[in-house]
Amino acid sequence: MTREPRWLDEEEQQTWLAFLGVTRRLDEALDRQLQRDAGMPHAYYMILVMLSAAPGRARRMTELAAATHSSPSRMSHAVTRLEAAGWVRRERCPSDRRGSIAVLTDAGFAVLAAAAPGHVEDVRANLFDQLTCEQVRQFGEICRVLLTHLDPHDDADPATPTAAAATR
Amino acid sequence: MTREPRWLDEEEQQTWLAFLGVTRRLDEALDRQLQRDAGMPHAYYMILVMLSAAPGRARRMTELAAATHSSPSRMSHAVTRLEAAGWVRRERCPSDRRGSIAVLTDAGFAVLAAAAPGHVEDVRANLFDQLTCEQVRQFGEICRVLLTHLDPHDDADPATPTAAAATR
DNA sequence: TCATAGTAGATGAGAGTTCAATCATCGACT
DNA sequence: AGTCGATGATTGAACTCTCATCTACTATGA
Repeated sequence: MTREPRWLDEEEQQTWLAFLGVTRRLDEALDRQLQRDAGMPHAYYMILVMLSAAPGRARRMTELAAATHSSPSRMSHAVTRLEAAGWVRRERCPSDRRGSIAVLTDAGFAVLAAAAPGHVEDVRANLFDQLTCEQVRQFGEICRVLLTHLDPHDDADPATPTAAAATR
Repeated sequence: MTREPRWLDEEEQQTWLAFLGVTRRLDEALDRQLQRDAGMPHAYYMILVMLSAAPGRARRMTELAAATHSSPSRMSHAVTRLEAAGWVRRERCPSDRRGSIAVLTDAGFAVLAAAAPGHVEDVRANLFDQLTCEQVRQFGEICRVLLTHLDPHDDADPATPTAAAATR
């Protein structure tokens, strides 16, 4: 019943700590940049990105939550905040009166357009520019393998509008 | 001055999104497991880990903040919470009266020992077990390269007590 | 038509993080 | 000793996230 756990060996531990360090620092860097240049955290920026890529720059709350992998509650709070900032507007859904639709405003699009170049630059500088072509390829493959296991339902289909234009 | 940003190409975008997906889901999984089994988030668990690996199971607040890469403020709030739970105790520093020392209590060590096996199992199941040996090696190398750039001061020296025993 | 189960979304409380003060002490210099 | 800038740590407010709860509506089925 209580058998000896498969502890990490020295090298695995080091890799694990390095990974934790990378993700934390990267998150911090992105949050700082976006907070400074766009006045919002990375998670909110991603909401605007997803909206900007959607037809009519509008999406149902549930869809939006799925696209950014956040809970309905979180999405609701987030959109409330984005609405207060004037970057998103809520509309009632005509086909299902329970539903509500988040629409990206012109102001929201503008703040996105203003912040995007700096954001991409940050992603490049901290990630892609540091790796060789071969490493970028390996890294992509590894992330896809891990994601498939962590979330079997997420197809990561490049054809979906959600996957497109994430950092554009 | 305002030159065209180096947008991510299709494959880079996909890799970037996959990476974001992996880190988010992994964080979620670890937080959920530790919240359930130990009643604390992953960040707090790491504080106990760092304390348990330190001589005398005790460390200065500033050191602790550096070891877990968190701000002094965050560490102070966290230790306040851990102290209320009875897992950590504060002592005044004899050599510098401004300082304060966090000490892991027996109860803290016990909760750590109880949660560790499940935690390691989670890390293995979601990360190492999903990759080939070759991929684990590549992944480790990539993380080290990125970490070196993101935080040049962090030596990631395996000999430091902080790096040892992170998941033990 | 009515009951009922399920779905979409909002809300409020509680926990964790950030940021900008604040306080006490140290170290160095006059 | 007395001043002054730097350092160690804490605090409170504002913000974000989670979780449980709640309301409104849809869909199904007698």
